Amino acid sequence: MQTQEIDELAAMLKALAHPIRLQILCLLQDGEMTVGEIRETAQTTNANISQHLTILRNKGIVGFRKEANFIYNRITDGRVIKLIETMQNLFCSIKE
Amino acid sequence: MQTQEIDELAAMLKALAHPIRLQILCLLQDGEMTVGEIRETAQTTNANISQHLTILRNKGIVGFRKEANFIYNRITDGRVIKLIETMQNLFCSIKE
DNA sequence: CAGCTATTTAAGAATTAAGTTAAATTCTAA
DNA sequence: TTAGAATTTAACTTAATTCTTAAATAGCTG
Repeated sequence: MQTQEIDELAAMLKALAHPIRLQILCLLQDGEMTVGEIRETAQTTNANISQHLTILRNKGIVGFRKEANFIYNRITDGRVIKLIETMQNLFCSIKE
Repeated sequence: MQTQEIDELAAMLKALAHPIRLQILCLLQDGEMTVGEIRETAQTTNANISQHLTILRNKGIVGFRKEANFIYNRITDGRVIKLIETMQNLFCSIKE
């Protein structure tokens, strides 16, 4: 791995390395979800979820579409989906 | 993934999510290395490397053995080796 | 023992991250 | 156009990270 790749990968890992953001990504594995839906499972405020989503969006990991006054979020980087699947296989006893 | 697993995984990712620590782990993929050898490739001080190694050791990712006044470090968690290989395959053009 | 090398520890300053609260947007629908 | 819901933004506070420097430890070697 080259220095630049290491820097980029470390920056991406930093975006995943927070319980709420990791949970968001696990939820989005199966498809898109609104901020409110995410907030129901994560134990925090809408504003907090929104801020974490902003971090994931700025890294190009999550994208979104507007419909009515809902915003549907999804994982846009397929490599991140594969990475999360790998982590589940390696580190989790119950996969689903 | 359960909440506890997510917390643990996020904590582990946080340990990887730093350029110097990620580089250390890439170097240790191929075997053990002393602090000084690591410092030669990473652009920082011995003390800084040592502090980053402490973080990786406290997470159970890296272990070490003493020989003379050298300390040889190695990756002790095989799952972490697999995770790094996966990341290299997914995110790096040149694998080695 | 004395000096040297490798590594760790400690302490401090600077930066960055995180959560909370309130206000601001944006869109819908009456 | 007014009220309400969903989401974002801003401001602030607190906590955690990171790097630097210097001192301390541990072990070899003469």
